[in-house]
Amino acid sequence: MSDPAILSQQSNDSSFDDVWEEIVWRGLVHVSTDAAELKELLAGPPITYYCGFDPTAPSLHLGNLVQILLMRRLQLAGHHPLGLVGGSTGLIGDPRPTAERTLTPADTVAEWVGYLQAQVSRFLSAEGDNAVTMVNNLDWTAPLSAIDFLREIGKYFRVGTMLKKDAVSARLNSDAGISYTEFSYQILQGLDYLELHRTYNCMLQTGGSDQWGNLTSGTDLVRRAEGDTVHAIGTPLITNSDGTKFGKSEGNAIWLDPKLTSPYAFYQFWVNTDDADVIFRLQVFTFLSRVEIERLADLVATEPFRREAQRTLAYEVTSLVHGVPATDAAIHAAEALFGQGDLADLDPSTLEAALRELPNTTTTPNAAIIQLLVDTGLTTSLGEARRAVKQGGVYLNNAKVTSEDATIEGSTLAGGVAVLRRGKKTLAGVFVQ
RNA sequence: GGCGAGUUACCCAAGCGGCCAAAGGGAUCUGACUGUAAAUCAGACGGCGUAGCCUUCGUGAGUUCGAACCUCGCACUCGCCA
Repeated sequence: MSDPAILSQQSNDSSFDDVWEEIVWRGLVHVSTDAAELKELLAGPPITYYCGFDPTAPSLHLGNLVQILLMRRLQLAGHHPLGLVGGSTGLIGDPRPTAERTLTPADTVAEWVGYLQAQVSRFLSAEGDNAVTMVNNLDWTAPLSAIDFLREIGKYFRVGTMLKKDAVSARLNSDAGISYTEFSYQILQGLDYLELHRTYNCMLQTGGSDQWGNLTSGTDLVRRAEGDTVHAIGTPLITNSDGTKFGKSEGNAIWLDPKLTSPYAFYQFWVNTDDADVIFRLQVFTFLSRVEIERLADLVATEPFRREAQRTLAYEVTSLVHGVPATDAAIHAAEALFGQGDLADLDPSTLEAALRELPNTTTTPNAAIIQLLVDTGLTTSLGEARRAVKQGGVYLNNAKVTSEDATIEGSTLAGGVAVLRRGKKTLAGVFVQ
């Protein structure tokens, strides 16, 4: 849950003239409305800004964390954040460039709204004059009738403009097409901005650059409906230098919810960051100062094998999301399991604690190793497990498993445990009963 | 509503009666080399008790000794026309 100690330690880097300069340096601004005006606005008296999160899953993921940290940096600069969770927009779904979404049941969306609200509010201060305010767009869209919607909002939208939005045109040009439901999404999001502008005098919306079309729907609507100029910032889509998608491990998203991605797995994800990406990750995902990040950049250049930047990054982000105790546990587990020493020399209780951090299973003394690979989730089928053994990619307590018929009998360590490994770094724990 | 095109494994995409568990690419996994990195090279990549068997090519029926490939119905998608 919320860790006030961590929030209170965060600050913006005072070596920058203003917060705008800092977020630009951190690479958080990919597109925006008038930059000069925004810089001035953000350097001036507190404004109210918002960022929305749609409940498309039971948890936020690393992509969303970029948004949350931008919100937090603006809050640290004195501005007032509105954390919006899309109880209504989540029922519709924003158009993805590839294909139509499957509608999520309404009660599921409502459940997810609760989870996301809790997650977002953890990262933003609830103290002081600019404490975060959580809002849900279902509150103002649910009472709106279809007729009112069309008369009061729809009139401001030109279909030609709507068709030109990237997300929409991509879909129209694909063979998936687009439903009227998803086509209408940008109106709903624009409506949010208008509502928040009217209620809170909200002047800025932030979001991913893939949402740029939706962000400008909002600024356009506010201009047309109220005659006011409001702003938007689009953050870059974070990518890996090798072209693969950021925020995925073995094809799975990295979630902020520890039940979906364990703190250990979360920490490992960051430790494995490519040299070519690690400095940019530090800029985006940590509150370390420019000076400190530049120091780490030097270390990557001169002593890359020490992985100092990766370790720092992993510590910073994991403690931010999961707290210091869980991070320490993840680090201790990693040190024990990736250490140079013999596993048999480890203190049994340290080893057991480490294995508890991993995917693990409890089994009988003569269990087959291929079955354990499946039970621990290291492989998804017995066939894949056999293949992995055949390819020489399975290790039991750091010793290569050579036979597909091998069992763990006689191979357990003190305390009746065993460390199962697939490949170089995918580990699981086995507890023998 | 009419006409035309399409629906293949995680994604893209070949196949157009037997040689198809299905080419190729991407993603992913493993090995070598390493720094729990990248790049490179090699192998794997539906399931299973793996020289064999089982379940797949939108879906349901059919033709055939035999169908992802042919016929008919249905669903969905795209385009043009109304």
